[in-house]
This record gives sequence, C-alpha cells and structure tokens, in this order.
Amino acid sequence: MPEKVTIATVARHARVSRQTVSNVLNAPHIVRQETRQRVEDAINALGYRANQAARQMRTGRSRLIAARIEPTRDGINGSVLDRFLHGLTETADAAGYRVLLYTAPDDDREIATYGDLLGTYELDAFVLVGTKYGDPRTEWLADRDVPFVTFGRPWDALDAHPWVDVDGAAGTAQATRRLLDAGHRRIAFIGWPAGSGVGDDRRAGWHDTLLAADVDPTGLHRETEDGIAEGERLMRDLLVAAAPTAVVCASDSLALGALQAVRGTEPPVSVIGFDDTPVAAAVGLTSVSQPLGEAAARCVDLLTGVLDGNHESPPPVLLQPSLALRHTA
Amino acid sequence: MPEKVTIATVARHARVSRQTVSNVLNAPHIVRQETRQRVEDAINALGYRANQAARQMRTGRSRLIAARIEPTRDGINGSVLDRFLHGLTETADAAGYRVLLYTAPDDDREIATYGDLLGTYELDAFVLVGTKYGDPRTEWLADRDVPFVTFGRPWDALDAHPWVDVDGAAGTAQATRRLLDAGHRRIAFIGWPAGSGVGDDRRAGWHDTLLAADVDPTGLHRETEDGIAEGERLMRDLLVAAAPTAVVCASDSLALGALQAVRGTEPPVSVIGFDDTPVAAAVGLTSVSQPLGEAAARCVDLLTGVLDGNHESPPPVLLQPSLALRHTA
DNA sequence: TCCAGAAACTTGAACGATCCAATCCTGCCT
DNA sequence: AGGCAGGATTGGATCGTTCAAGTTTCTGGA
Repeated sequence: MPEKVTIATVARHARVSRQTVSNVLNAPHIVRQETRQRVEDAINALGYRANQAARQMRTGRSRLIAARIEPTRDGINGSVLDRFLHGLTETADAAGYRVLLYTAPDDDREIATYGDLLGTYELDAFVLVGTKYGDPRTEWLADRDVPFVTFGRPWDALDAHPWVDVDGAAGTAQATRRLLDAGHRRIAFIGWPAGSGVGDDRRAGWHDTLLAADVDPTGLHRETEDGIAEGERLMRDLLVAAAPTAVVCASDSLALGALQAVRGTEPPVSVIGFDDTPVAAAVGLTSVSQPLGEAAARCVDLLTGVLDGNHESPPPVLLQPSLALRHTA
Repeated sequence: MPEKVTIATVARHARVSRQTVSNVLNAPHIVRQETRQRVEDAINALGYRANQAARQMRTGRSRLIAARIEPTRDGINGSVLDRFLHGLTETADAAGYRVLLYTAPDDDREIATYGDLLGTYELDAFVLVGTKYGDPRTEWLADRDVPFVTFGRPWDALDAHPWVDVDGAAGTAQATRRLLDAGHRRIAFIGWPAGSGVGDDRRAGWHDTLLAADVDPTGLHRETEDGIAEGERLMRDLLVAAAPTAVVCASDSLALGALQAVRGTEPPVSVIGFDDTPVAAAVGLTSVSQPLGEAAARCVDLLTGVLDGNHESPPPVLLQPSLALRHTA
C-alpha cells in the first residue's frame, strides 16, 4: 500500500528542506521561483495534501465555519435556508473553508453547542441565519470575541457586528408599487405580529409606499403567525371588511393561503408573496425574490475579512431583492 | 484571560497522570471508580473538552461525516434532501459525529472532492444521497476502502455496500390500491424515462398492483423528465387519449402539473404525488411520504457500525413509505 | 510472610505541521 | 577584501492527544 505522504516526503522528493516546503505553502513569495516550481511539481506528483489536523494544532485555526440547519419548520420557508446553505458551501469552499452543520432546538442549547464546537473543533467562525430583537446568541459570541456574521441585521443596534441582509422594505415597496402601477388602489397587507424586526420592516415598505402615493392604508392591514391556514382566514376577513383588489404578503405561506381565499373572485384579486420559494414558482405566485447566493457570498467575504486579521469592522451589506413576476400579479 | 484547558490541566487538578485522564475518556472501565470520579469532577469543574485536532492526529479519525448539498435543482424535490440533511445532522450529533457539507457540479468533480476531503480533513465517512446505475462514486469509494452509506439502493448489484432506501414500489402500490379501493379502474401513471432505478421502481409498484387487481394498464402510462410543465403536458395528453379517472405520479412536481391539467374536470380526476414535499401540503395534494428522519438515522447506524470496526457487512435497510392523505385523492 | 499476577497508574515517544533562531551559502556592490 | 542581503538549511520546540512500554500498588493464595 502507498505510504502516507507528508511534508517530509515532499521535501525529500524535491531535494529541499521541510521548512522550504512549508514556505511554498504558506509564504510563496519568499521562495525563489525555480525552487517553488520544483516543490510544486513534487506536491502534484505525490498527491500531497497538508494535513489539516496537524496544521490546526500549530496554528489554532480549523478552516471550518459552522452553520445551523433548522428543524424543517414550515417546510416552505425552509427552502430559503436550503438555498442559502448551498451558496454558503460553494463560496466558502472557494475561499478554502468548509461548512459544518449543527442543530439546536432552542437558543440555550444553541449556545451550549457553540461552546462545544469551539472547544472540540476550534471552529473559526459562525454564520447565524435570522436575528431577532435582543438575540442572546450574538451577545454570547460577541462577548467571547468569536468571529461571526449574521444573515439578518441586528434589530437593536446595541453592538455592531458584521451582517448581511436583504432589504425587505424595498421588496414590499416594489411589490406595492407594481400593484399601484397596475391601477390598484385598495392594496392590503398580511403580515406578522408587530415586534419582529423582519415583519415590521416588510410591512413598512408597503405602508410607506401607499402613503407616498397618497393612498390611505387604514383598515387594509392584518397580522398573524405564519401559515397557510392563517393567510386564508385573514384574507377572507379582509375581503368582507375592506374589499381590497390586491394584497401583499410577508411570506409565501401567507400568500398561498390568501390565494386560496380569493379563488373565483371576479375580477381576480392580485396576490404577491415573499421569498420566491419553489411553492410560489409551482403555483404561479408572483413573489419577492431574495438574492440568496449573493447573500451567502457576502457573508463569506465578511468572514474571511475578519479572519484574515482585518481589524476594522467591515461595513454591513444590504442587498436589494427583485420581483419574480408570475400570473397572480 | 483564562488559560487553555488541556488534558494536562485536568491531570494536575485531579492529581493523576495525563494518561489516566485519557483512559477515563476512552476506556473508563480500566480506571478505578474512585479515581474516575475525581477526574470527571475535574473535567466538569474546568470545563475541559478534548481537542479534536490533537486526537485526530494520533488516531487518524476525525469524527466527521461528509454529505453533499445539491445545487437546488427543481427546488421542490430539494426539500427532500433538506429534511434528510437535518435528520442526519441530528442523529450524527447524538452519535458523536458532525456533518460537513460539500458541493460538486458533476461526478468527476465530486470524486476529486472526495480525495481532497480525505487528504486534508481525514473524513471518517461519506453519505451519498441518490444512486444510479453504474455510479462511479460508489466504485471509487469502495476501491479505496472508504466507509460510506448510500441513501438509495445500488441498482446494479455488482458490489454490495451498506445502504438505506425507501421502498418506492410499495409507495406507488399503496397509492394505486387506495385509488382502486375508491372505485377507480382507469388509473394512469406519469413517471420518468425507463432506465433510472428509482423511476422504474416507482412505476413497477403501480403496474404490478393494477395487474394483481385484473386491471389492464395498457396505454395509461407516460414518461418524461421531471417538471411541472411536463406533468401538465402529459396529463392533458392522457385525458384525451386514455380518459383516466385517476393518476399516480413519480414526483410532486409531476403531480402538480397533472393537477393543473385536470382542474375543472367533472367528476374530479384524483391525483397522487410522491415525496410529500411542502408544496404538496400547501396545495392539498395527496402524496407518498418517505420517512426521511428515520432513513437518516439508519444511515448513521450503519456508518457507526462500520466505523466501530464491525467488519461483517451490515444488512441493508428498506423502509416503508406511507400515504399522506389530502383532498386530491 | 511472601510471591505471582492482575489491576491501576505513570512515563516517554509519536502523530504532522508550523514557528523560531541560528547558520550557511552565493552572488553583488562598494 | 569586506559587507550585505536574499534564499535555503538545520535542528529543535511546540500544539494536545493517544499508544506502547514501563512501574507501582493491590489482592489472594500457599
């Protein structure tokens, strides 16, 4: 069987010292071109790969990034995370990092997992998806100087940390504007209970756009937990109470429910959802689309910046969503 | 700042040698009860966690399992992988392993990634999702004695390896039987082109069930690539050519298309999909449901069996799907 | 009481890379 | 000839753990 290839094997093969091989790998510029070439040839010929465990032991860095995979809640919005994770894996890969998964049922257990991952695997950084007011997780990480990025802005601006987010208000504003342009005036909004950063933001986009167009939003707004059944219920309510001709929703789940409630109305009530999930594509629902691949890439950018010793805190990134037009609006 | 807690710190604190601490962790039975207790107390008091990199260096095992996250193809079926991954992470966690993600655009690049992951991270095992005839990946891994499991049976039984799968034929059979019980006789099937193991299997369940009930399946069968538009097209064709009263589909995407094609028919044509994706739940589509969490758990079981030196090849696992009843059948 | 043998524990070495400091070439410039 | 600098070598130490071999302590039986 083939003997294990270490840095010593390469050194022998290229007739240089271990140190020089190490230099070729970690500080190529201090090695003469000719020597470097010889070493690189040896590396390729032998199929050498630096042993990460040994490297990590000396340097204390694992080139591992942790991301949480959620317990498949709704299943519809789960696909957002799914797409984000894929993008993350791809970009991290290109930057020389790998993504490690973890799960946790609640914040406390999640924080306990941080400790575990940091202690046993010496993770380099965390990517948190979704943030809320007074998030204990970001606080814990920040207290310990653990590098991390959040996909989702910090809603209470106590302590700044690197983040990437998609401008939800701009998304609902875009949706609302499209409906206005199509001649609608009674445009409703179905969203989540006030107090969630994301939800408030998305509602504001709708609200402010109507005001800017001199349309009164009073009575055209409903709140509920996320879910298809909820969306349907509230839409029926709206139809009776406010007779809207169009509705913007805070999620595709809600929009899907709304869609069921307006089936058969004449003229058809326009519906726009949020997140552009596969479900939306399937049923032809117009929806606000988040640039998830881009978001993941920017997360990795921010992280590598911090990890490569860039001490000035990087500017946050706010990406613009687009409208995926289908036949419901 | 707090000094790093190593096995030596614990040893000093518990007044024993490093090796004894190591024994408490890896072979508790050879340490006297009293001593063990003292060491465990010290571990808890200091918050010690074994450094994985150092351990790996000595033992050559990383306690890392790799799984591939796919490039979000259809997006609908992507959620199957998503749920599987979540289950995998959870069960692996319980067994002391963690899941590392990777991506690859094609088989060749995927195999190259295997080499990289094995070389630099010394991964313990791979979990492959989906298998096909003559899969080069399983061959590569088997040739090198790399432990792996597949979620999906090996369709050409050349070389046996541990696998877990869901009995697709049983799923479509169950769906077909339900339709028969409901009085249907002209039950169609929309599936994938012959030659894919999974597709052939699912078709066989429908086909054999009809034969067993003395119903002639001739002319009631169509094949196509996966997709909503495709499903709709073929269903329209079937309606004209064969006048079915019900249809079983090889995927939810196809079923969703079929559903659009039969909208408005009287009496309504029953439709059953496959995979019980969120989309199916959303639109009320009856669908065959795979026990993905269970499948993931069994994958981990098989792997830990192999990794813990169990040399006899473990028996494959074939799980039974169930029918998620909704209002389309 | 003594000894064999097991049980319990301890001590050096090794895993593969990086870091560090001292040293040695070799060629170039003054 | 002497000084200098870039490039490469050398040897040793280090990271935290486990392995292999060694030493001490305990136990029971003659």
